[in-house]
Amino acid sequence: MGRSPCCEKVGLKKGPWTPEEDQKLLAYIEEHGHGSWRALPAKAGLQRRGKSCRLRWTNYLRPDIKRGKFSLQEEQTIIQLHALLGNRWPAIATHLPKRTDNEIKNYWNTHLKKRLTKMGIDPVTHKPKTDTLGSSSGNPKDAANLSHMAQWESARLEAEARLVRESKLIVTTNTNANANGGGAQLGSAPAQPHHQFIGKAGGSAPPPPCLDVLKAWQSSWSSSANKSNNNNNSTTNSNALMCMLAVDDLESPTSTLNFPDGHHSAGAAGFAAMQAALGAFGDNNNNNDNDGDDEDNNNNNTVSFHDIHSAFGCTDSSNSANWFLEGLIRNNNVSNIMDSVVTAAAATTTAATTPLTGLSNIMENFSDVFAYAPDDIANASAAAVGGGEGGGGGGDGSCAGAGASGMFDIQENKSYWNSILNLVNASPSGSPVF
DNA sequence: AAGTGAACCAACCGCTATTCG
DNA sequence: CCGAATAGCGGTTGGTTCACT
Repeated sequence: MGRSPCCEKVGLKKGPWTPEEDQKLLAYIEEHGHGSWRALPAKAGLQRRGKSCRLRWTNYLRPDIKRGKFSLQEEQTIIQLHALLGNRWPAIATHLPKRTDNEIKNYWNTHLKKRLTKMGIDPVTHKPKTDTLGSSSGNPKDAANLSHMAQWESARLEAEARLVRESKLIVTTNTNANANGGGAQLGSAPAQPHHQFIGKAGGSAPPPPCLDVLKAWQSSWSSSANKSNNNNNSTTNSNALMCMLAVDDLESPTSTLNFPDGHHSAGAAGFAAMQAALGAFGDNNNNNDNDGDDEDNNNNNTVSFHDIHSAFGCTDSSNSANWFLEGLIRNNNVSNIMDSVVTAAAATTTAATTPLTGLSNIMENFSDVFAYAPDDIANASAAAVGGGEGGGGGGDGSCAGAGASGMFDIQENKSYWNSILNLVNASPSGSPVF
């Protein structure tokens, strides 16, 4: 049995919208909200399909849409994110405030793709077609690195998009626009262009929606889609870990969050540890680590040291970031912290107006943990997204950020990105390249 | 001024995922 | 649990505008 005849095509208009139709749609939504798109056209007096109305609204009429020429910065962001994410326009759009996925997609197809092609860069792989540029000269390590970068950034963006949605649901007003790294992403037009989800309650600034963070994670990793993902490689685990990192400042070109107490990028380790304690990584494969040590011999559904270890790009067991992570897991301190986290989350579920009341204490606890080797972690994170300068200096530099032995070779990745961006920057719109 | 092709972009199509009764 | 309804997504189309001859 097919669907009911919901969309009689006879008598329904197609093609460009007229100003009168736009006005009708706008007026109806402003007064009633869109509710059911299916029922909307009749109620609004439009001879359109509901789907057409929805697209017109989401891609054109919505008040929080910026139209007009893309800036150079926006172009660079699109190119970078496309290299990481491919044609995942909604994910890319989360980093371009007020731009719709459709608009970005069109801009890519009609402008940026052609530019890259003319520059001799394959717009699909983002690599020089002649394999002569910079460090990406067919080195398999580049492909591996880029693949991992994509996994990390992909998961991070997905989580970020979820968090934005969650925040929209919970918080409806916020007159205290954050001045201290707090503040949620509010409504459909966040005042802050990028995420600022984590922080400790303090001062007069409103607390950020850490409960939202936790809820988003729980939602993500308990979803059927993730449970059913039985691929026998480390992708699942790496992505899961990256979602824990999603709220952290990865020093990516589009992310600007620092932990307010000064332990920059500390969230990465903190939330990896959180996830470790929760045992929710869904590590359903047995072959993550066959090197004979005890890193991943659990063969169950818990995250292993090896999982975190690998995701941070740390293979040198002597470096401090590794030591730090291993210590977290093996000393069981995190479990206690996580008990508090879960309890606090449950306790604040019904207290949407003060979501961080319980969690602020947890963040205090984490800040102690974060005191360890934050710069190594920052460096590893920076390497993971191939941008930024890798933390704020300091640290012992023995993790991936220093390019010593990590899965991510930061120098080569930076070379790769710089080569693309320099070409773009050096080619103004009117030049032959474009 | 007219013709032609390129460029642009809003809108549509078809499919998948998710929600809901 | 099932199936319909809905939402979301990526690819594509086609009408309009622009640039060139």
